Amino acid sequence: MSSIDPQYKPQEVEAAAQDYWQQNDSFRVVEDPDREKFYCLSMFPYPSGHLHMGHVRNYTIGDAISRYQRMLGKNVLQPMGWDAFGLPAENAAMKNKVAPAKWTYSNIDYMREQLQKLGYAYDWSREIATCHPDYYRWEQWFFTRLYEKGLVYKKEAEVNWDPVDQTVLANEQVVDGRGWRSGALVERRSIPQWFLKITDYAEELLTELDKMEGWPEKVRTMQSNWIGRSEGVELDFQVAGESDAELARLSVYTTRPDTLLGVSYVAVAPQHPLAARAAADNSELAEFVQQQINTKVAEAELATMEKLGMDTGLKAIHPLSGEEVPIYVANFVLMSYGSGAVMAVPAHDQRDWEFAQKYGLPIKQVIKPLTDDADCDLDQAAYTEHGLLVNSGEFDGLDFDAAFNAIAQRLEDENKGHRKVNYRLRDWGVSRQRYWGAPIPMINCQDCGAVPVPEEDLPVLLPEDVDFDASGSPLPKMESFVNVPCPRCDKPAKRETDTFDTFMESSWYFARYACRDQNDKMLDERADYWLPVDQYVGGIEHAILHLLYSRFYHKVMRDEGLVSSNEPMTNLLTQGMVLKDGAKMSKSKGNTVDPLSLIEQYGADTMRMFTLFASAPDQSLDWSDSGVEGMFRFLKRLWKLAAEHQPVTLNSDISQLELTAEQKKLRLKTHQTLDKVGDDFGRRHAFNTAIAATMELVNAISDFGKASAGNDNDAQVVQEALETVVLMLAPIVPHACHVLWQYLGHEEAVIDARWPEVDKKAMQQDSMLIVLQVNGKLRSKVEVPKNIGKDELEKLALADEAVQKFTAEGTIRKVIVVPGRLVNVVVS
RNA sequence: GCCCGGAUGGCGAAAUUGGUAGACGCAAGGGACUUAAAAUCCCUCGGUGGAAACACCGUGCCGGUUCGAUUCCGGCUCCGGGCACCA
Repeated sequence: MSSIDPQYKPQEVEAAAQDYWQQNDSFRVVEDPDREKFYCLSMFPYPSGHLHMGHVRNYTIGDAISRYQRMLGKNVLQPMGWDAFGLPAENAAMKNKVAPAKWTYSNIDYMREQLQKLGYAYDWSREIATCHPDYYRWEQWFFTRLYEKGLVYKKEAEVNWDPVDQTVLANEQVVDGRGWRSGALVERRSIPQWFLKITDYAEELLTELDKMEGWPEKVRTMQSNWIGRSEGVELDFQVAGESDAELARLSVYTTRPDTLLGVSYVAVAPQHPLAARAAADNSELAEFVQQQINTKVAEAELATMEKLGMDTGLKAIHPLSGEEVPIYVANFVLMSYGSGAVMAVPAHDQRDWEFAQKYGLPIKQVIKPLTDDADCDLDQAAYTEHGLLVNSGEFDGLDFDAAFNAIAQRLEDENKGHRKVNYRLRDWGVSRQRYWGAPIPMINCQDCGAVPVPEEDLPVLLPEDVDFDASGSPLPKMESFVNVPCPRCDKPAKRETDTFDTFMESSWYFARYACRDQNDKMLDERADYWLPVDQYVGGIEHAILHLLYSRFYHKVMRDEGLVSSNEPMTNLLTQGMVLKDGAKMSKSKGNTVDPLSLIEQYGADTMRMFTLFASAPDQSLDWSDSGVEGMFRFLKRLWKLAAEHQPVTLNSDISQLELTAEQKKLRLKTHQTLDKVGDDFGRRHAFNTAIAATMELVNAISDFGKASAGNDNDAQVVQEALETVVLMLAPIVPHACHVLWQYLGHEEAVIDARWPEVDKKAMQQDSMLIVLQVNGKLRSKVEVPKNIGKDELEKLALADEAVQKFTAEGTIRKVIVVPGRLVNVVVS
């Protein structure tokens, strides 16, 4: 007789399961070309100090998918690591007087322990910390490769400058235009920085999106919009009376060349060279330009601020009409997009229209609607639809396409412009004026210019024993770090003191997990065994930047011969946020829940189950303490149900047994549930409904036990149902299932068990429920034989008493029969 | 401001391809067990009317398509994510 403590004690259960996994090295995985591989990856955490519920949710989803795929017999890799460079370590260093490295490594130790308590099936032998030189040395090496390839360049770019603390600020460190510590008004300052040419890959990054069916449509749409491909014309206005040839050619880009004859002014960004030229002898303009330059470097700020402009006094000569139009400086023109100048057509662009209204500039209609009844009142708003050209001389009467081509052709013939594909996507600036990051492996020599650090001198080690204060990165002050001989000419030179954007580390970690012990190269053939990632799981907030940079990096690694796939991740699951009382869980709101105290109270299994049950993975999740309580109750009930059942060996011919109607009903429920749960796990990742269905089955087992009169085969069908429940829950509550599986009589551990097969025979039914409607409203339900004919069904419906009540008064117009579902009688 | 989502009982949610709205769970109320409490078990549980049978209304708001709309289309409102130096 087998027995088990009828009381569910999660602490004992979880310790036993975790001991077993550790002793058997259950999650260690090796490459095996003979087995189908499955690489399941969750976004690695920033080691902030402790896990929050967002992590628990992310990693529970990933773990459930990994364990399910393993049950399908696949060779599953599920690694974990640390996105360990970043700003919070510097803030902690200032606050607590502890070096960022020390703080980070101790956080990692603590958080690793938390993850282990949650029972995630990670292969810890592959653990990565991006702040470790073994990791970032290859990133430095790769950067020098890209430099040689011409994918790296240096240019001036703006940063937020705190004039009091004398340091560069991140956008989040600028609050209401002021430095968060000093309170000083922040300035925009241009400094030389390194860029990666992601725009060289814009076209491929865009077109590949169409094929990425494993990614959510919304993420593909967001990336597509971010890349922002547009077709238009780049054309030049001449600046009247300007002698400097460079400045005299004012280049603009437009997607609406059909409106060219409607241009009534040209606007340039405050940073544009022409603005500086005009400001040189106009103090009022100089002040305006200076004012506009000093705002935070964030697009949202620029877009929401009041649209302001000022006439430069300069005139631009229209390339076709030869007319002179004023040149304005406008704060809404972005220097970083296109050429930093736009042509303005107030009649056909709403923003231009509003600007023209404000500054009394002419509004000249050159497009009329295709139909007369269309809404077009230029006194009220711009007319922005495509239409037919008017007031455009020889181009009058042309539609959008014809006008686009004719005007583009004319500009090309006269050498004043050309058709151009433009992208909203900008090159990736990777320089950060911060300490806690991977040093950029470049050396600046007065004679040789920027020289990459030679391979044999890599890695450029980040000094870890530093004092940190508010005055920014200590690197430029460290002479031993800065002063080096030039690798090319050996003369004294200066090392680059900027570090990499932390997105550099997170853009390739997925590949390094495959071969993190490889000390001779960045990646080896194991990367190609595991990549692409079969399932990536992480927050929706990474939909654009991290995921786009990773795709770019992967393609560059491919072109360097390091991997052979085109895309890094085949399937993507973007999990929703964790809320409490309707607000995002965050320290600042004070509504956080500590995972560790919940583990102590209920066990990891209860918490895992609740995070999966409370909502669908891609929806937001509202935390509820009493909901957690409910999951705990369910596990206790399941435990008791199993303990009260005396395990038997399952008859392999169970489908051949003579069963009572009740027994058949339980088998039907067992296999219906298995069928649904398999689909929920594998295709939909709908763990919430999978758990709900499993709960229904557990309720059915419980009801069966109460109703049973005691039959020889009772133990068989209950054994089958319980085994199915344990296997279905194993990916979600692995500890409890580990012990229950043993109790049910299995020698092999549930971690090595296979996903069970649905018994089609048990699913067979000879009748079905049909819904009867009148005018689309439910009036009755009937149980009918499975093979009933359409005509017969219709007859049955019309004869139904409840249906007749509603058809008697009117005339039957139509009867719609949906086989297997419903009959709808249309009456009027 | 721009791009992308979301909105369903008292609460979290489900309804997978246009076909039974509210599965599953929480909370609440009633009952059983108990000296009592906890735990457990049973019943009720969208709104209105009704003793009940049942009827009508109901998926953020306004309109449309359809035999039939939570689901599709058009127009809004509110909430959330991203906007390139938070990760």
